[in-house]
Amino acid sequence: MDTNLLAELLYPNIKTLPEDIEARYPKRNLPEGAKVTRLAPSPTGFLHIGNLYGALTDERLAHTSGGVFYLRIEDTDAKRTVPNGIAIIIETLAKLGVNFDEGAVIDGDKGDYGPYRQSDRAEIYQTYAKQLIREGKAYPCFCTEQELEAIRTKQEENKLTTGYYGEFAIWRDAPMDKIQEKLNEGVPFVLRFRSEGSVNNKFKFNDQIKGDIDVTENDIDHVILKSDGIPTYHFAHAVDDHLMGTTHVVRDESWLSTLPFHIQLFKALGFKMPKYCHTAQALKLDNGNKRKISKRKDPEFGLAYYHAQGYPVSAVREYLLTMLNSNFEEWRLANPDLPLEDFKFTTKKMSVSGFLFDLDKLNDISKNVISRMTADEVYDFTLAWAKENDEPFAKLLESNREYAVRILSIGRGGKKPRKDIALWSEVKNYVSFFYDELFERIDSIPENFDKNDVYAVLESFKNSYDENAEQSEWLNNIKVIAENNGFCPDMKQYKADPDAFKGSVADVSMFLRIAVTGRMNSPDLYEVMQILGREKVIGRVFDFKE
RNA sequence: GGCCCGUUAGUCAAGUGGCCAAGACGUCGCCCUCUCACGGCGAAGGCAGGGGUUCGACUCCCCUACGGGUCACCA
Repeated sequence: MDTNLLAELLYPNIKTLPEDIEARYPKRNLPEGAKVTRLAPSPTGFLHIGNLYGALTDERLAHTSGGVFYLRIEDTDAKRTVPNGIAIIIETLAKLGVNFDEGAVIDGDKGDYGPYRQSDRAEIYQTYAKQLIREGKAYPCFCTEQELEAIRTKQEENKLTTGYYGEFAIWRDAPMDKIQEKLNEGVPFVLRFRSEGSVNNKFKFNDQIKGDIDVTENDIDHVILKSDGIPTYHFAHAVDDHLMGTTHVVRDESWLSTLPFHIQLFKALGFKMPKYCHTAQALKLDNGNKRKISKRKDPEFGLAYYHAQGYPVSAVREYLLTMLNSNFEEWRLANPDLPLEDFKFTTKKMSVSGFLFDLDKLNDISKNVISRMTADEVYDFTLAWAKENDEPFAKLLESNREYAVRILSIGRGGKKPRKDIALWSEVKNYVSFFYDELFERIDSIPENFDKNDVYAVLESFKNSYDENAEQSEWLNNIKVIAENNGFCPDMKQYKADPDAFKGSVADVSMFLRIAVTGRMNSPDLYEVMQILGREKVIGRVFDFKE
C-alpha cells in the first residue's frame, strides 16, 4: 500500500504540511508554571450550573497562575448550532464574572492562536489527517450507515463489544484498487484512525483531579474526519489543544471513557499531552436517584435562571467555589473581606464525586454576601436587576435614591448585620411598606386581643409620638403606653405571670407594627418610623382604626 | 452487557492506620430580644455491606451491593 498516494487521492487539495501549521503557532511566551486553559462549548447558547463549575475551574486555574484562559467554539456539528449561541454564552458568562483573555468573541476572534471556531479550521485538521494517512495511521472507510448498523446488531446479538474494530473493521486493510473503485464511484467516506491498541492492555493514567485511574487501551478505529471533511470532537481536541498551547484540559468526567483514544491520538500525532482535569458532575435528584443534569430536561439549572431570580454574581461565584475547593469555605470565614481572587485555587482540593445543587446553601451564601455590602451597593444592584425584570419598581427606586438607601441601611454594617435579603427580587417585598404604591396590609391583629384595647393603645401612641425622640426615649414611651393600658412593660415580669396583664410591651409593639407596616414582622420599628416620617406614621395608624 | 468513575449525616464536606469521625447549610430546642433578622449555646443525624492485612482500620487489599458515566460521521 502506497500511503503517500492514498493521501493524495483522498485529500488532493491539501497542500500544507504539519510543519507549515506548526510555524503559525509558536510556543506561548508565559512565565514558569502559567496554565493555559480553555472553555470549548458547542454553540447551543445554553449553559447550566455544571458548565459554570467547569468554566470557573478553567478560569481560576489560568488566572491564579498568570496564564491564559481562552474560548474555543466547537461548532463541528451543525445540529448543535443555535443562532446567537456564541453571543449568549459569552454574555452569560460575563455576567457571572467569567471573562476570557483570548479566543472567539461575538463577531470574530481575538488572539494569535486562532481561528477559534472549529468550522474555520478545516484545512488545519485535514493537513494533520493527511499526514496520518501518509504514515499509515489513518484510512478511509466507505461503510454506509446501514452497514454500520448491521455490524452493531450482529455484535449485540453475539454479546460482543460494539464498535468498528478487529474483524469488523472491514476497510482497515482494504486494498488500494477497492478504495480507488469507491472513490471513482464518488462514494463518500470518513477517515478512521488505525488503532494499534488492545483491550488486554491496561495502564495507569494520572488525572489532576481523580488521581491515578485505570485505563484500558482503545482498540476501536474511531472516525477522525467526517464525510464532510470536518473533524470529530476527538481529533479537533488533539489538534487544537496542541496548537493553541493548552496546558490543562478541564472537562466533565464523562470524557473519561474516550481518554484512551485521546492518548493514542496525541501519541500518533507526535503531540505532547496536556494535563487532564476531569471534573465531577452536577447531579439532580430525579425520582429518588441522582442523575447528570441535562440541557434538555432541566432548564431550571440554566444560568439565565439564576440571573433572572436575582442572585448576586458574587454569591453564585462564592457558592461554586465552595463546591469547587473544599477549603474555600474555611478560607472565606477567616477572610470575610478579601476578594475571592486572593484564594489559592487548586485541583488538589476538588471533589471526585458528583454533587447535588443545594439551593439552601446558595441562599445562605447569598445572604452573607449581601449583608457585607453597603446600602448603596445594594441599591445599585437591586436597581440594575429591576431595570431588567421589574420596570415599575425600578422607577420607584429611582424616584428617590436617598430614601431607598436609607431603607436599605437599616441593620446594615456593624458586627451583626441583618441577613434577610438573598435575592434582588426579594428587595421589593422587603421595602414595600415604605412606599405607598406598594403598601399592603398583610397581617392582622390576632383575634384574642380585645379591639378596644388595641384602639386604646393606638390612640395613646398617636397622642404621644415624638419623632424627635431618641430610640431609648421612644421605647420608654411605648412602655408607658403599655402600662397605661394594662399591658406589662417588662418582658421578664410578664413571663413570670402572664395572666396578670392584658399582654406585654411586645404586643403593644405588634399593634403598632401592624398598623404602620401592615405586617407582624419588620426591622426595628423605631428606625422604620424615622424613615417613614411623622405624617405617614400617624396617617397609617389613623387609617388602621378606620 | 463491556469498560470506567464513585459511595462519610437530608445536602456540601474534613479525614490520609491510633478520635469520642471536624466544619458549613438545613432541621429542632434554649438564650438574647418590642416582632423579625442577626448573634450565642445546644440537640438529632453518618463512615453502603462482607471478608481480609494489622496490636489497631473511614483510611490499605479483595468481593458484593448500590449510584453514576460511556459505548455515534454529538460534543
